[in-house]
Amino acid sequence: MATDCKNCPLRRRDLFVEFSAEELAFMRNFKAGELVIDAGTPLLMEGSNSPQLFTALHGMGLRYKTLPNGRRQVVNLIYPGDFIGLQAAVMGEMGHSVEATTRMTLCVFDRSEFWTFFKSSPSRAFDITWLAAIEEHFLGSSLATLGQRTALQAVAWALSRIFLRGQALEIVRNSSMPFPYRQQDLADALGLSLVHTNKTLGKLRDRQMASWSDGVLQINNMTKLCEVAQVSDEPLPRRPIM
Amino acid sequence: MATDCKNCPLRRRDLFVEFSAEELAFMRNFKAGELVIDAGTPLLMEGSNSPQLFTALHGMGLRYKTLPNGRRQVVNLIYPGDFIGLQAAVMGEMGHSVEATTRMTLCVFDRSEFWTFFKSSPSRAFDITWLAAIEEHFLGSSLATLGQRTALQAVAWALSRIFLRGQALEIVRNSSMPFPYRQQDLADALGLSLVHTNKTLGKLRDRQMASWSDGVLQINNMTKLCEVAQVSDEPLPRRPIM
DNA sequence: CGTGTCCTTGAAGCGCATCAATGTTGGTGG
DNA sequence: CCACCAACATTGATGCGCTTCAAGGACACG
Repeated sequence: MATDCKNCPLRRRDLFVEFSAEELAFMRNFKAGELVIDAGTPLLMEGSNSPQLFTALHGMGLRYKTLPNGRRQVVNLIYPGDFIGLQAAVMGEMGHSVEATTRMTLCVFDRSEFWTFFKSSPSRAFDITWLAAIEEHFLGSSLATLGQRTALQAVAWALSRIFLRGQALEIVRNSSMPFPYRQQDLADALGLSLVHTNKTLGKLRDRQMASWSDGVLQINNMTKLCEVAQVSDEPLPRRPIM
Repeated sequence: MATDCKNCPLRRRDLFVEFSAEELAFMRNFKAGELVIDAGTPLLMEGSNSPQLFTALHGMGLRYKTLPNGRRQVVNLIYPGDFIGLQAAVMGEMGHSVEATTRMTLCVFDRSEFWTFFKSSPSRAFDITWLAAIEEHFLGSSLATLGQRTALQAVAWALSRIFLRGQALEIVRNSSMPFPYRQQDLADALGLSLVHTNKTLGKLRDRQMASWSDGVLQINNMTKLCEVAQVSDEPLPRRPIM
């Protein structure tokens, strides 16, 4: 039933570096199965010590933290190809929760074998570190957004980052891509209120830069959007798949 | 002149896990030299492709990003024992700049040998990944602070995190520790204005929780501080030294 | 046809930024 | 030794960007 790594639909996308034959064999052996979860299902909980690791194959989700007072911070979005559970794998405890936004299918790995990555496949171990470094880079940029950008700049920044990822994943058609989140999710990611996020999205729509409704994000003027966001629009670096 | 890893002053501190004899030998071989830089000196620049990696031995510094409009986001602080340059090592480019706040002495490694970590010492490779995961965890918490905490909560959060690190580093005496930064640095870390940061520090001082002046941070009531910050006060996990 | 979820819009108020000025300290050169 | 200046901390006043409160509309679902 499960997809053979050899036929993994992700491998063909622009965003990802291709597997070597060696790596393919290694991962095939490492893969424990596949999991399908419905929209809204929690996958990992903050503080949990999951015995499993995942990589997203289809669907989208999000990572978030909850404060004692109930406020939620969305840490980032999960797209196909993302590796899930690194913190549990190395530290034994997740620093955030993970939840499916759409129905998702996930590739499942056994955490107990994680160490064999490092022992028997240095190149795969390096790839994991590479992913961790990219994530660190992204979180640093997010910090700069929450700390230093205005609401308009922040929303423009977020939409442009999302669209870049969409392009790399080749899910953009006619400058539109599926984007199945709620405005509340974006608000919680940017530290803004829902109301203000809504009004800010309206501004970007009025200015003919980007419009997002009914789960579809359309970018009309990427150049202007990135200009407002004070960010470059160069494509994302290729990343390994785990 | 350079400190022998065997006598590394960091190894004795609570915060760090001790080297195995093997690791000691390995790191000794890997270490290329020592570097001393004055306060205010830039060490790495955002976007640069540094041929060298470092770990801080003495002194403190900070990592920051600069936006095109000139605003600065401090990503985090650098304490003794911190590894510097991971992003350059794996991605070939730093996502932030690094600068010394006090005079610093750094352990220098050669980036070109980084790959041998993964090939010949799986446990050291794992440690690097562990550090990356901890960093990711911390940045997630920072994000939650900027996004979801008020100025008072944010400053309380920052001071409590700093003090926890100070305790683990064993530089706390009489509930005070050296903290040689400017208020502007803290403001830029929390996305607040200098003025408001100053006033907020005043509130915490008035409420007998924490006071910071003349480069010394004193915590009078850690429990209350953490309560305001909505964060736990449990000690930090031990971390490896690179 | 009621109920729940999400998006939208208006109105009021506060937390914070910004502006401005003064104080303090340490360094530097005449 | 003092005049001067630069860097940083402090404090008051003003105003705006945002949050919060509130209400209504659109759509899906049982």
